[in-house]
Amino acid sequence: MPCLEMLIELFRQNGRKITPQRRLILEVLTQHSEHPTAEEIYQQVVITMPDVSRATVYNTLRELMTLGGVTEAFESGEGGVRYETNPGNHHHLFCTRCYKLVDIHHDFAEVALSPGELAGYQIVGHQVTFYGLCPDCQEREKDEVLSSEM
Amino acid sequence: MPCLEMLIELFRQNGRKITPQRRLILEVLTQHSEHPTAEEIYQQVVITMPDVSRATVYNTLRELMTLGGVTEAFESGEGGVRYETNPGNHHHLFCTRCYKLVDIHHDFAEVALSPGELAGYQIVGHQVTFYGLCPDCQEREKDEVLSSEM
DNA sequence: GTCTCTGCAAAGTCTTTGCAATACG
DNA sequence: CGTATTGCAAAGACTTTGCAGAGAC
Repeated sequence: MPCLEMLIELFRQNGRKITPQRRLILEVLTQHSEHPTAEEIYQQVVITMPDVSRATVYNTLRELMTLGGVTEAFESGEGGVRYETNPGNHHHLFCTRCYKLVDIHHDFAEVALSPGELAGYQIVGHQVTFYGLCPDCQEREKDEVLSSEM
Repeated sequence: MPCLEMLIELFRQNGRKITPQRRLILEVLTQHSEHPTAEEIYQQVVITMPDVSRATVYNTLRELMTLGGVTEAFESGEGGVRYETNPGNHHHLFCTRCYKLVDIHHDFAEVALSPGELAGYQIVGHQVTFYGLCPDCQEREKDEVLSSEM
């Protein structure tokens, strides 16, 4: 659903121009299955278009944010803000050790607040994040326990 | 629950020393009802102890993180990472416009994933974040609509 | 042709580090 | 007393800005 055409349309409809740089940035963003940082997007972009500057990447991401095409996801750990398209109905599995962030597609329709708890907020969505150790980090923890016991 | 004594105990038990600076930083952190940024903690700290440096605040927060006494909450918007004590059972109400973050105390015990969805993760907790407009920002939006209609 | 966008480099934020002096336990 | 911690200033990481020239529509 976060297809390239939709994002391009979004730019067009808001009077923004579609430059090759922007198109490429959007492509990288939509094809990236993880949640890239600005720097990662930049690195990906310069492979095919070496003269693109970081400023352009940052500018484009910021434009996209104000247009609602991406959101900043979870920045915890290192490396700067991570971006994600399709802020729609999906949730996260977050490794507290290596900071990997994985999408879950599951409908938590039952999650809702009572009017009293809303404190007057007008809710537009919600997201559930599960914290834990990813399989790789579970292994690493085991190894550490073993070596510390020696 | 995130009382000062617990955090101090946490430092002690890990062989850390309790300096007046640290004590003050921990006090500010536990008494702060919102989710302060490092800078906000610093500003609060220098009121009573003007010679404390930012480095000390950052160092202490980092120590606390590795000891598990605080977590980085949601950084979305501006101003840097926000910290929070009691990462326990509570959830968030997040204003997408002014980035205010409010705690909700509600037990979403029904939120769980099937083994297949876990992808091998060992879950230790979960957090639900509701997105929307806080009452103040709803007002601001209304005002904008009115003025743009003229 | 107009007006936005780009690329560069410089500036701005936020955070970390190196090191000598200090002070906790 | 020994060792962790402090404060300072400088460095580092991430992001934004200013401006002249280029390019989309």
